[in-house]
Amino acid sequence: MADGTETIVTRFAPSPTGYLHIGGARTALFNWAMARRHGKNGKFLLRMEDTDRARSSTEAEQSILEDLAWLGLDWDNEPDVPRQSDPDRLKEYQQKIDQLKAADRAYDHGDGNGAVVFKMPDHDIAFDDIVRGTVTTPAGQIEDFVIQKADGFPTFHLAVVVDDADMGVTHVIRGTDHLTNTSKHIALQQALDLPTPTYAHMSLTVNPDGSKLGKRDKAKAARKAADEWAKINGQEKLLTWLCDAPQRKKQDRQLVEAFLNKENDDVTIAQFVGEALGIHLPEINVRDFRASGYLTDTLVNFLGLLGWNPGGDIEDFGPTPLPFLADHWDIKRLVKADAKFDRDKLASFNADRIKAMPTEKLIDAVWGHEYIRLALHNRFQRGRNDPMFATFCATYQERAKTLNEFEEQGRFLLIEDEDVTYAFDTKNVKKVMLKGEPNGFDALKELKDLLTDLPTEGFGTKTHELIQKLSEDRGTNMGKLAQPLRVAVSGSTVTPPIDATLDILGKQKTLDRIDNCLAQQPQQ
RNA sequence: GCCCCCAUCGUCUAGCCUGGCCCAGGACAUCAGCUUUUCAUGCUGAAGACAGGGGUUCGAAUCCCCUUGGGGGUACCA
Repeated sequence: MADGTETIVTRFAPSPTGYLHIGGARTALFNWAMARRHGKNGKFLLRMEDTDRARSSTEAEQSILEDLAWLGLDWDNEPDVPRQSDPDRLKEYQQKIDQLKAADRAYDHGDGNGAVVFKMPDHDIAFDDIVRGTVTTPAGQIEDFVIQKADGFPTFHLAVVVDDADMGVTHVIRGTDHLTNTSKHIALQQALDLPTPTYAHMSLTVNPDGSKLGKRDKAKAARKAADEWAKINGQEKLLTWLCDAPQRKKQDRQLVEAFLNKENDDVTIAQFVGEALGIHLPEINVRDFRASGYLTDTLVNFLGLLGWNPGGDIEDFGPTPLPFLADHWDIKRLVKADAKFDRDKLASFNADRIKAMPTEKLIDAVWGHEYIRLALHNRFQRGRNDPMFATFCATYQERAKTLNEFEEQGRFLLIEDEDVTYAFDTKNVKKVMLKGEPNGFDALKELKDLLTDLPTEGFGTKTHELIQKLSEDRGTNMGKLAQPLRVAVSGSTVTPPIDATLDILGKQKTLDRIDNCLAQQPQQ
């Protein structure tokens, strides 16, 4: 076994048919860790399994590479990641197929369409799996299988076996969905006289309901939201609301209808419906998690705990999760049972990491985050170094679970004054503004004059001090004044502390919003 | 249908290989209390699991068998 001198070669071999799936990211991570654990003696290789010509694309290839890099993984065959569709590779596969046929281990498919079938041997096939122990497949259990398709391309089985041997792969860590395939692959290796790597079939990652974690979930979530909307507002209005609302980008009505009728699971339509209905679609691809504002380190740490753990009660991989994983990696600690993907825990991990971030790093992360960049850059015109932006970041650092939540929770600080809407008909706002003697509007009117006299510099802090003093003098709760002010600037009763809030907003905007609010006072 | 795999709190898991230190530990979620001008944060506490049944043993979450439940495979996809 690993004595520190033995060479370890692992690989991650995605088929470039779409974005990097979160489960694929986990597979890549573990293979990476296995190699890095062995330092100079370990190699982690990448390979594109693009034998399915119809579904593969170079765009997908590129995006997978990008996402792996985003995760912080590095591979040792950069920049020449091999493709199975490479002509040289194809030649190599052809040679092996011919060899098999010559040895009477493969034969032409009965349909006479050019496909070639591998003849399974008549003996049992057994191998020692690191996770499962000895796995035995009795002779006759697995049928002969195709190794070359009618289009001349090899199937995945043939290509994998040849490539793993050529690349010198010593350890294959993959999901249990490949367990049966491994028996096929070993049969192929034996027929071709190629070495058999060490296999470790790890558990799968599934949805909370136990179903497969896939893109269908986005469609499911979108349809569920549509159903709920229809229940409240009427089924017949749904399509009109989705497709004919002027403020939204257009989407073909028939496509949407087909989608809602479960005729397809189109991700673009799902996204469209989700946006129109104001819901988050579940994240499935690494790209989704990035877009939602999850941190690289969060994902690495969380993925590293899905079906593996360093032992004991350790869950926090520390400030540098990747090196931690490489240091602590032990392939024998792979868990057998499937793991459900718990988004709440992931969010909590992300919140912890955001809280632990040094201010400068956080400011960069928020400022640069694609999804919210526009809103931020419009608002803080003095740029990334705007002191008010620093205050903004610090304020939401302990509130936001994702980078996106900086914008979601702090939206009222980013929008124009006239876009603030006042929810006077909701319980909390009604209570603050309309109930009591004096009521919130009276308090606001009084505050307005006092705030007008305050200096612009340090406005929020000064306001806070003023409210504090006033409340003390009157022996009242600070909320009596602070709450109406919250409503005036945000439209709701929930904001960060009043000093930070008003510091970010500034004196002028605060006064303007107070005016707007007063102007909208409902008639009793 | 056939083949294979898995099974500890709602969830991720530690413990299982090398039975006793486990009337089962941690984390997320939940609930309660404290902190608090709102919301959060923070702190403290509570509730919560060895799927069921048989063995083996002085002793089983840990070993064996059966049942049940869940998952994977059974493609000219990977």
